Amino acid sequence: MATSIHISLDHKCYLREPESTELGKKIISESIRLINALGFEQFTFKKLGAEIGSTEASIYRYFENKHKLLVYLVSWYWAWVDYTVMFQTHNISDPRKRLCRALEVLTKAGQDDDPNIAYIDERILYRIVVAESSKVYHTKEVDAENKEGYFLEIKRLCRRLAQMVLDLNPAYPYPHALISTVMDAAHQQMYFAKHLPSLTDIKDTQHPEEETKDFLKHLLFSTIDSIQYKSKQSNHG
Amino acid sequence: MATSIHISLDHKCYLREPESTELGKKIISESIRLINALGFEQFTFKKLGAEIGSTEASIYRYFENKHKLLVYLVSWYWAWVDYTVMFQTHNISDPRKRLCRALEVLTKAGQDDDPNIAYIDERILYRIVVAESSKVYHTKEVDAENKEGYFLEIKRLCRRLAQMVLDLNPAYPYPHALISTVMDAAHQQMYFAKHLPSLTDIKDTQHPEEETKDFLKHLLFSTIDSIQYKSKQSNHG
DNA sequence: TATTTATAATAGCATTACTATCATAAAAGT
DNA sequence: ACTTTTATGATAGTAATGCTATTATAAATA
Repeated sequence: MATSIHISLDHKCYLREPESTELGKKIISESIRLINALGFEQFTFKKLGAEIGSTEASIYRYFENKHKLLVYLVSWYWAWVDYTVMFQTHNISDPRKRLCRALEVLTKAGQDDDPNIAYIDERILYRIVVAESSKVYHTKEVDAENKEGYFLEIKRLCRRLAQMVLDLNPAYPYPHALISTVMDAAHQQMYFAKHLPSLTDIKDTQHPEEETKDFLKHLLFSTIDSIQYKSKQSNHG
Repeated sequence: MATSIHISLDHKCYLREPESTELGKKIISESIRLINALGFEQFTFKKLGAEIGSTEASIYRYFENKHKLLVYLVSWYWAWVDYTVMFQTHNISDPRKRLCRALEVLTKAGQDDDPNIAYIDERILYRIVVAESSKVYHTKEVDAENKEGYFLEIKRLCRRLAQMVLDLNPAYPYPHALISTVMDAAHQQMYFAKHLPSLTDIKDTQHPEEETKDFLKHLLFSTIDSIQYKSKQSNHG
């Protein structure tokens, strides 16, 4: 991850490409800081404008509204995680080790201390994704936005990881469901550890990501392994 | 569930108890319909007032804002599921069968066709919870609201189910994390089946709850069973 | 040099998210 | 029967939000 890479999105949730101008990059970098500080509900384009010494109207030329900006940030995050997973796993031939490595990337995405893109702080972005990302698809516009391709990045990562599950056990019948559950839980458990500790066993001390990884690693491999190859039925129930 | 029961909350997210008056009950029943129809973002107290032939100001006497109304609805839902789980499992002595039954209640909560409370449509409420419930704790006020007891109902259910996990295998180290993951996934997978099918293997045809139940049953029991009693370490890694 | 493009500055407007006041009808207390 | 409280409705008002439109100007490009 030392050399400069470029993360590009598969869709256009923006009006003008933020990467192409100074103001656009400032919008991205400061919105990450401001959404993290205020929470998405309290965040407005007016406040963002004030923060970057620009105006509401100027920001509206880049994004139709704050929801589409959040779609951009979350999509960028998933594209970045997908790239990192691909990079970190492509030369691991053992399917079990490969999936294990991928899970490590997923759970440690908030620990990244080697930023690629000068104007994107991945560690703060990670916190936004943990706290706010479910809001990008929990809206009445989800079907229309899905058609526009707004969720292609997370789908691509899900497909990649589901394939890793099948590489390990081609008989497992729910690879996408299992992966989306794990992807979600990786964030959810970190959030619970911090804010709703009764809903988890992960402690918000020292290395919660490590504990979350252990929890999910066991869950993931137990689930995959307990389906017999060439048998689609489990022995439970 | 035939005889009339009463679901009461462990906290006060309301200003005036909605159950105590006609207007209060209308606020609850119509808000369920309206949030389902418009989505939470487009839902306002003004629109609700118009719908029930009352005014914004009158509704504000019951709830400080629409967020607290959502907290009420979601808390009511979890209290109701908790009651149903308790009722449906309390005379099952086999821990495996008991947990299995509990999981069935969790995944079939949207199928309930025997409403207890005249003014609450549990089937529509279920759809609201699936689509909007994550918004109740993904806010900047989560810690303050947690202190006020706003999440006691979901915590109680999580504790109850986690205990069932331990009854089955006292050596399993992450019972709460496992249960909160499954509770979340039960809703998430149903939502994905309908709106983001690439993120799941559950098909939105005929009986998606049944498929979700099968997926989660296998995941849950594989995970619990693969920890050896008196051994805290898994053999994966 | 002409022209396009990007931004800033300002204004404006409908809606949202409330709060406050007052009148009135119903319910409860004495 | 009579006060008094309580619940609702009606109306008004305010600050903030979520935009859109217009114009001026500076910078980049043709």
